[in-house]
Amino acid sequence: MKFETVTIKDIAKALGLSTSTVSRALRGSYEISPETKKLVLEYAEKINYRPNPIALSLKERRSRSIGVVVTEIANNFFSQAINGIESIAYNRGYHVIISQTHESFERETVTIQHMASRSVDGLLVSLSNETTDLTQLKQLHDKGLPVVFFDRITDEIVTHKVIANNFKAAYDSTMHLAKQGCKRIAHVTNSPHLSITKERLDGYKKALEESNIPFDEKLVQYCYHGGMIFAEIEEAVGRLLKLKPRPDAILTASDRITISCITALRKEGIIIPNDMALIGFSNTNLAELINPPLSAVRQPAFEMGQVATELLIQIIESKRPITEFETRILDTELFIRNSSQK
Amino acid sequence: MKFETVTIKDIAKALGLSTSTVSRALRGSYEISPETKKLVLEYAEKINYRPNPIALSLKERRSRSIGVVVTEIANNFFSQAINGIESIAYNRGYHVIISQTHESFERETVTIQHMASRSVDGLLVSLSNETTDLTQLKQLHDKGLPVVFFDRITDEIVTHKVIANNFKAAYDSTMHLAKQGCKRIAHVTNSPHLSITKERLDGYKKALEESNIPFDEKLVQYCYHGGMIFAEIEEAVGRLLKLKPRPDAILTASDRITISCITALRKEGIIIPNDMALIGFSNTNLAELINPPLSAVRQPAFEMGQVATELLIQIIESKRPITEFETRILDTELFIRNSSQK
DNA sequence: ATGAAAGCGCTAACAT
DNA sequence: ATGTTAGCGCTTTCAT
Repeated sequence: MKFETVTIKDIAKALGLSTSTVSRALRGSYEISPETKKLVLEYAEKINYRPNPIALSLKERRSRSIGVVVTEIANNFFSQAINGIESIAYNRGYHVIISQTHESFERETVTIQHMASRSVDGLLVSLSNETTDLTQLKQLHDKGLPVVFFDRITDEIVTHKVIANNFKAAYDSTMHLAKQGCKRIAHVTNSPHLSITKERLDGYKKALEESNIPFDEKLVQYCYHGGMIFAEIEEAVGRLLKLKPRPDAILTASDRITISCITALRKEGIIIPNDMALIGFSNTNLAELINPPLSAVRQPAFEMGQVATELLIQIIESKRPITEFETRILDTELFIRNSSQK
Repeated sequence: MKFETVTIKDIAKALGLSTSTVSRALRGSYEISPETKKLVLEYAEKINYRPNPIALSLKERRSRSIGVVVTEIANNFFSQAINGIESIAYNRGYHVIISQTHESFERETVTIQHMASRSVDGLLVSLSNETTDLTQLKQLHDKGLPVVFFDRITDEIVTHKVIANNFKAAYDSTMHLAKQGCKRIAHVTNSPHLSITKERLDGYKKALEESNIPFDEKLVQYCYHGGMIFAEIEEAVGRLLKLKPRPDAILTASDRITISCITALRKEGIIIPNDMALIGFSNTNLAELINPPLSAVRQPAFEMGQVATELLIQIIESKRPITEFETRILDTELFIRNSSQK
């Protein structure tokens, strides 16, 4: 089964011209006579000619496509970020190729390799929960592949980065809980090597300190699979509930973690917010409909995607190597609803 | 900024061989001596050679990628379907390129054109809410571009199709509502030209008939933007609430419509399920957490994606044109929760 | 067992 | 203003 196709050659043959003349006419070159141009354009239109992007890529040594590496698209934060990425990319004439790691380092490695072998002009990366080894990305970046990190970034590669103000988000949320009178505020979060984990943990600690609440290591539960496995969250919640005194609030660090925590708490018969106040990082549009309505930190996912894409295209299209890089920090929004109201 | 790269030529030069020998050695051709093979393979490994997929595509006149056209990825049904698509595609060595229509016919046209211009080997399509004109797709299909439809299909193109059993899903849901004693069951659904709309409407009507409830045109509200615009749903709900007698139940036809309906009903102070029972087509994993827990029809999105991809790859890889096509119908699941319990 | 050459579709330097 | 040619990276006949 093959797909018939019209090439420049066909046009040239039909019109008794050379392929280069046709090519030039098609791109409106000034050295082609108006009559020839008209002839070619009309014939091309008539037979519905479309340039072959693959041949173009080979020639120009660029594909006008950018690769996006995220955990999963079935996730409010990432799907919104991808919408932001697309909104910019398509306007600038770039295709977007999405691939998912499902929080697996191995899948991340394979997919990056695949994309990098010259099929993309640049990469937009949000690291997986498992990733600690950045050798591969570092090598590709050193070889000249433009890379921009967003959300889950790394110190090991010097390039543009885009993040939410996780420190402030965690700080504000924790402060809110403290002001509600919570004394034992737990934090269920991603794996400790993720940048967002550190940023949020720091904000959380700062708020505790300012509220004169001692930091307790046991109140922080790390989830190495980022909530991809429900049992992981269930166990984390189980450990928290066994503590004496038991925590009276939880700050959860991602959509999946938030939802799983609520589910786990319900299974244990814990009432939110009475037994346990809760604020979650979540970009769901169902926060209002949940019982009780979910207090949530909403990240500017769409804007993060947009900014990251602009920065990436800037690198891709720059004539000379870029040496000055920036880390953009975008503000989050805290929506207080019933789940955190004691 | 360009990306340095290693080609077969580099290997050939370094080893004093011809490019064809290197090419053959790399692909393990039997006509190359074991020593040469070893030499080439080791050197290739050492300098981290990766074949250029673009050059390959040009040569083989195929890209080993398939295009997916959906409404949006920030949608439980579609993101799950895409996971199914990927799970098959990657195993079979295909890239997946995703693009969104956001329910716009124009965006659908542009994106299909882009993908079709030989950058994809086949298309997996779920039509937009606005689409009535299938000329473009028909032309591409006639020219030999393999296309498989899923979920939102069309009669106008003869090919493989994969759908959920929408008739049965709507029938069962409506029957359940009728058995709860509901007498005035409304249906808020997508635009009338969508295949899923017709299938669901038929199931709904059949159930009414069997329950001896007269069909009332005014109880069916069509949403031409499929819920992409909240006001559309709000107005539909408003019209329903003005009817006398007022409906006592609603069957909603998609994730967005369901969520928006619940939101609109709340704004009007309507209590679910007491004032209004509700069952929604939805693949959200938050159904349990919503207040009240949402009775939902869950579509086998992941499996639908898998089946559609298998069928597409079958067409792509078939030596001879396929003439026998099938429409696979997959069963849905109905989860009864509180929102439909009178 | 290895190499030379052509060709996939397109563009651009270099003729004319 | 138009044509000829080479080349992007790779595979594959056709020689040798």
